[in-house]
Amino acid sequence: MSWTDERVDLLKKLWQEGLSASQIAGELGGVTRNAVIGKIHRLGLSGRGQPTSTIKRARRPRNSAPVRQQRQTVTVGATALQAEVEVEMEVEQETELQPVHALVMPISRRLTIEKLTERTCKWPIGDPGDEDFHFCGCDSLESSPYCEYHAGVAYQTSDPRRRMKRAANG
DNA sequence: CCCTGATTCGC
DNA sequence: GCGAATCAGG
Repeated sequence: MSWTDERVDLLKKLWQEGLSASQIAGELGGVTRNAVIGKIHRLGLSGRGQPTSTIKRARRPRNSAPVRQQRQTVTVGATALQAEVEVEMEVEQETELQPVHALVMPISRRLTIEKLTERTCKWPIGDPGDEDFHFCGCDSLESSPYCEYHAGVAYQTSDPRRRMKRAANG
């Protein structure tokens, strides 16, 4: 695939919408997230408004010394003195927990295209193009684009409520 | 381990 | 210009 005008346009759009590179890559198809990121940079679109969060990495030449896998195991001395106490307590206020019981998934996450990866349920909800259109977004099964619930819906019955009832009754 | 973007550089 | 490999971080 090449960067046609249309694809670049879509790339820009999705990037501006805040989608991740991998998501955009998936949306475009035929490209990897690296390709997307590379293009983003070439277009000078990096940054995306996001403040300096993960920048500041130290660049180091890797051409001279390929060092494929820096597995040199540099055993320095006095490792015991490296008491790097990094206790970070994070009190989870627990805002809106969703139990998500097995097979019971009436409420979908409000995922548009964000966070949709190969491991998130891509069950479409609503009409495409509609403002309410989104995806389930729950954890998908292995080798399946859908979560447990929607996988069942997709491959068996056409009425989700039957399965829900079934699950509820045992 | 999952993911994110950033950078380098051979092609 | 392109993007895989790599890097740095959450």
